[in-house]
Amino acid sequence: MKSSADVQELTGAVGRGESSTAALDACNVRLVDPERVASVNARMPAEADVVDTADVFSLLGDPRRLKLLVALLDGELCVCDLAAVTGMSESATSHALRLLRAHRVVAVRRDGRMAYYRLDDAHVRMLVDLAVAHTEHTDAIHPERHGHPERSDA
Amino acid sequence: MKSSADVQELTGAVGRGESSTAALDACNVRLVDPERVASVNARMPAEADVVDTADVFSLLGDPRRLKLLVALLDGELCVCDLAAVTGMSESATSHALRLLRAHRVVAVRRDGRMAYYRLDDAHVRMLVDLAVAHTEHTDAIHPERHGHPERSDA
DNA sequence: TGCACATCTGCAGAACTCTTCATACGTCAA
DNA sequence: TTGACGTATGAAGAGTTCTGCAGATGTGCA
Repeated sequence: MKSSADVQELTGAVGRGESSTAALDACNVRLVDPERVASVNARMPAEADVVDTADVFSLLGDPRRLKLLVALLDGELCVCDLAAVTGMSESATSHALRLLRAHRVVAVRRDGRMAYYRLDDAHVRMLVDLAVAHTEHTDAIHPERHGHPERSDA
Repeated sequence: MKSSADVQELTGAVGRGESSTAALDACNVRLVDPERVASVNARMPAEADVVDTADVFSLLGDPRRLKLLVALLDGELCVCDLAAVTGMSESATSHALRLLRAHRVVAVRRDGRMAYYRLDDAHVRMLVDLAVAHTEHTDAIHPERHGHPERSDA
């Protein structure tokens, strides 16, 4: 996720509608289906929004962070319990939570020296919920998959 | 996404239900709320599934790939048109598509020397659709956000 | 057959991410 | 006040990812 800092420079040029088709016509790239390209471009969200969205997905793209978020689906937990659930060190847990906090995906409640984290982003909650549901659904269809990562990957 | 190759070693130890609470009790980590931890652990998908899910999110976590997928929401496009839409070089586009293809997120149809790609994963399509919808929804509420990345990040 | 074209791939450099170690901070109990 | 504890942070190193370049592959046309 290098994106956060780059948003500004990317944002300026490509607005939602204006300049999108014009820029393409002027470009030296040959197009096979210019009409489709233009219509796709019209539908394409602004660069900054794509980057923001990718940021969110990227946050969910780490197994540890994802476990953290799954753990938080049911309610708040303190750092050490989160570390126990995910199997991470407390330092790594804290770093991960810091990132999630920076993106307002989780929020903290402090009680004495404890810090209780909770999921604080409805969209992310929905995505995690969906993902877990999809996992269970897939398991129901392909229960043999457990422990048999069949991906070829290349 | 280093995860794919690591699945096997991670999978062996942590099954879905069995051994999850037992392992925790034996662990030297102190728990604040062992009951919650146990129940969260019971609900936690198997490690391999978490990794698979994170892989998918990770695929969506790159702005370029995400644009590629948004472009494919409406139907198939050839590589050069995809490159034009996303503003990537054709080489980078091909690399990205290769990755997506390896994870069966997109599929190819070859016609002569052209390669037409299409979105081939219903779950991913839903996620991308949701993300775009959410983007537009957020835009409607916070139109001022354009070009003003307000994240503090730390 | 030979050339142009669309795409693919291996490689290497640059950039980024994640973890650990060490340490700092704020809170609580004695 | 002191020491223990839970958490937070900075720095550094290992590992991973992404891009462009150069060249390879396969197809179509003259």
